[in-house]
Amino acid sequence: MNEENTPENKMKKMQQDKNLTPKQVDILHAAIELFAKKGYFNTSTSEIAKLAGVAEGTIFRHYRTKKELLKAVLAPAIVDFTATYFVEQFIEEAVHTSHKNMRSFLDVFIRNRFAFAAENTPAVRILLQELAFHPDMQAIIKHVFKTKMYPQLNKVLTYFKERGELKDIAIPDMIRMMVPSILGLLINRFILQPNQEHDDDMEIQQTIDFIMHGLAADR
Amino acid sequence: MNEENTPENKMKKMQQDKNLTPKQVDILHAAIELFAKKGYFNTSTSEIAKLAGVAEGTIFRHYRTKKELLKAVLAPAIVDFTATYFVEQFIEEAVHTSHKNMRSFLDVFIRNRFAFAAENTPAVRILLQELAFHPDMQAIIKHVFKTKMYPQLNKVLTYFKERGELKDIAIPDMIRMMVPSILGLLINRFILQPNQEHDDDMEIQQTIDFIMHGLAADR
Amino acid sequence: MNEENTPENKMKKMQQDKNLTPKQVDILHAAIELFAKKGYFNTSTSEIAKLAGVAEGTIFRHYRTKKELLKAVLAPAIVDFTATYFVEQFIEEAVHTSHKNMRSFLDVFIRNRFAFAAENTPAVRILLQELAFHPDMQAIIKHVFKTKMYPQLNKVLTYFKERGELKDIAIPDMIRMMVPSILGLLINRFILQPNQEHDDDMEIQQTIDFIMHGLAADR
Amino acid sequence: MNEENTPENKMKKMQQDKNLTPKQVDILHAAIELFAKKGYFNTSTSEIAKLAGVAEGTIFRHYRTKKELLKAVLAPAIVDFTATYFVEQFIEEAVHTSHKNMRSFLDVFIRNRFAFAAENTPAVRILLQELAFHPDMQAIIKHVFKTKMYPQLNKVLTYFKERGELKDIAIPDMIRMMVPSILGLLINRFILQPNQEHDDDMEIQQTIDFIMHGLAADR
DNA sequence: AATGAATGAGCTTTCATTCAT
DNA sequence: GATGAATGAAAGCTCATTCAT
Repeated sequence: MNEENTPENKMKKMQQDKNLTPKQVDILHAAIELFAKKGYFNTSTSEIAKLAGVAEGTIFRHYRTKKELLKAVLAPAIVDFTATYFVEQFIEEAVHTSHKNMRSFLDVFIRNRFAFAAENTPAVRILLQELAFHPDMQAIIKHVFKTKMYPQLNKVLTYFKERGELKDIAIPDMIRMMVPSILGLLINRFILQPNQEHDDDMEIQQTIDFIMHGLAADR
Repeated sequence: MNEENTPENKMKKMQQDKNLTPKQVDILHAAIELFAKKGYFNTSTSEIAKLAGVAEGTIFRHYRTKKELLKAVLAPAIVDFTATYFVEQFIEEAVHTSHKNMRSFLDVFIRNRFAFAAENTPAVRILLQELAFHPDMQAIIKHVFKTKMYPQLNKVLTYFKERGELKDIAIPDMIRMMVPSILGLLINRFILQPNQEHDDDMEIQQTIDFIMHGLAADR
Repeated sequence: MNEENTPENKMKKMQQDKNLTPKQVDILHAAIELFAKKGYFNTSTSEIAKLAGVAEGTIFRHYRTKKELLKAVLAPAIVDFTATYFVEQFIEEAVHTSHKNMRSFLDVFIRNRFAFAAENTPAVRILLQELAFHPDMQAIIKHVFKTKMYPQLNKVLTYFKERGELKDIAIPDMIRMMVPSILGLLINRFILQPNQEHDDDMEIQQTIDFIMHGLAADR
Repeated sequence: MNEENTPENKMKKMQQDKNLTPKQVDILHAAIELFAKKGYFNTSTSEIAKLAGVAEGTIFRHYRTKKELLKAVLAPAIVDFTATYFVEQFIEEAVHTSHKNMRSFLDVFIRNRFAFAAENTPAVRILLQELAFHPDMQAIIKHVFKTKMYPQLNKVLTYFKERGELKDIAIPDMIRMMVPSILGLLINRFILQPNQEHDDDMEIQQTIDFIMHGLAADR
């Protein structure tokens, strides 16, 4: 009862649940599948139990509430989707390598997020769908974004801006432009039109071009 | 049972509910407010009835199911947000006016959608939140987009592309880039950070600039 | 949300629930019967519904929780068993009537409580059984006792003590002696041995004698 | 299945659980504490296990059901509270000692029960609370009272009645008066107002006086 | 048209008990 | 003997929907 209830602590709680029993893994798999397909509120715990092949009580032995199960499902997605540990490394390299530039950063960054979305499509789908209804999870994601991803993006964008590669726009405004473009790519590719054929390399290149130069023809 | 169940017909159904009684208006207002605040699944019909000041039974006299009430709430938003009747007019003017250009189109278009989002924020919020869980409404919105908005955008973009103002990219790809940028502006402005102060003119100009020229500095 | 949560207010809430629908009466009857026979925790809401001949949901339409149903069942017992409005009148009469004495008071008082217990045996049984487990109801009963019954007993006992009919013992101590004797009579008669034959008049007289003179033989 | 299910046999069962292992002692202690604080139905076996520092399964190794655990907890209280072995000895002494009288008996008797209640408050509390809901335990306690305590009280009261110290009232009626007075003292002291300061000697004397002479002033 | 009491299926959650290790 | 994961029946409660008034 004495623990602080900060987003920081909530995150720790989320992560420490390793050492999963086999049944727990089954439950998580079933929950991900059903939450992604039908949404959190449309999925009953009894359905999850049935699909996981466990008794309903077993779910509640591991996750005290249905909501906690949702958090367990989303925790990795939240952490991994917003917190990118590779950027640190990238910027260091960039400083010491003459041909590293903004394009090259975007290429690495987008392909990395693309790969993550490809591997975690169901979790990402749940995250996008449910975020609106769970203020506590909104708080967590905002926190993680602000403390993990924003500082890194800030460092990179500042670096390239100082080198004259980017317009003289405030960093937050730059991020406000970039993020929807990248998310738009991922959402279209994995959520809205997952079954349509995609030329992924082309779409990624297009997105990078768009972020760098927009749609206008060179005069 | 004889009616075809095409998106076309569904749309007609949605719209024909005009001639609303005062109680119906109260119900719709209450539903919009609560769906937007708490989400469809977290809102009970009894809450709606209480806020609307009617008996619970009255809701079901006008809308046979809760879902139908949702559709009644969203129908105008779907129609008006995706179907823009002004474009036709714009393109005609553009053809006969020498100084109409892509920037000018984007300015009119974005400001028009911006005004709509400002006036219909709750409905737009509901639309974004619930779309994921109601496949039939997804079908409707896809249909409306394809038949109403896409052809108009296509016409405009083709026009400016032929005039050499736009890069030589396929129209669908262009739309795939533009839409997230515009939606990003609106979502950030009205959904994610509605209470923060915004310099709307500046943000709109920035968005137009971004769509036209991206983030890269002029060399 | 704004109402104070004093025992006083809780009592008001309890009482104002008049104008009961027929189903509500059925529910209360069924609840009294089952709570008295098997105890609150051993009685399920579905059992109550079945015995009352209503759907389970109907119970919760009238009483938001099972606990509130318990309170509705006990409210009258609490109010009427502890708060005796006749005492006021008795003391007034006593002052103006030379032959009113302590015995006469006890006779009226005990017979009155006896009649109440006879008419409300199930509720009294529930009250005695459940009091231990519901601190909020303990608070209510303590409050009612202190504000309603104690002042009246105090007045009466002080009156007779001053007239030299009672020993020179502190009033609270007197009450501590009297109450178990009277409760003992009632509990034995209606709870412990309800089916055995009882000579009620004799037992009441014996109890009065005991309270007045104890068990010792006149020397 | 061949054993008779008499109260007699049940008592034997209750008592034979001696030679307790350390874990068993821990379980009993935990159960007493929790049953007393929250009641039998509000205490889960997992809580008991946690407080006792054992696994949940361990409880059921020693006590086949939760109810049996309750019986194991209450058995000593039932036996020791109702069966008083000292009376036998008292009456023998009394017969041969001229100054032993009813007051002196009450003094020894009440102080003895008082000491027991002081040392076993939690068990006594559980006994009072749960008795109502477990008919089989009621049967046991009635049996023990009738076979152990009643005969002894009967012997003592008859003795003093024959010596002219007590009124000419039937022994059962005498017991019906005395018991609530003594229980009232103990319940008030240890259950209802355990934290308030008490002048125990004074209260015991008052109770003895009350049982002997009641509340009326000497003429 | 409007009401709101009544419904009952379905929900999340609890918990005494079992059993493989 | 001891463990604790697993069970599944049953609990309290919610809520969209119906229908007599």
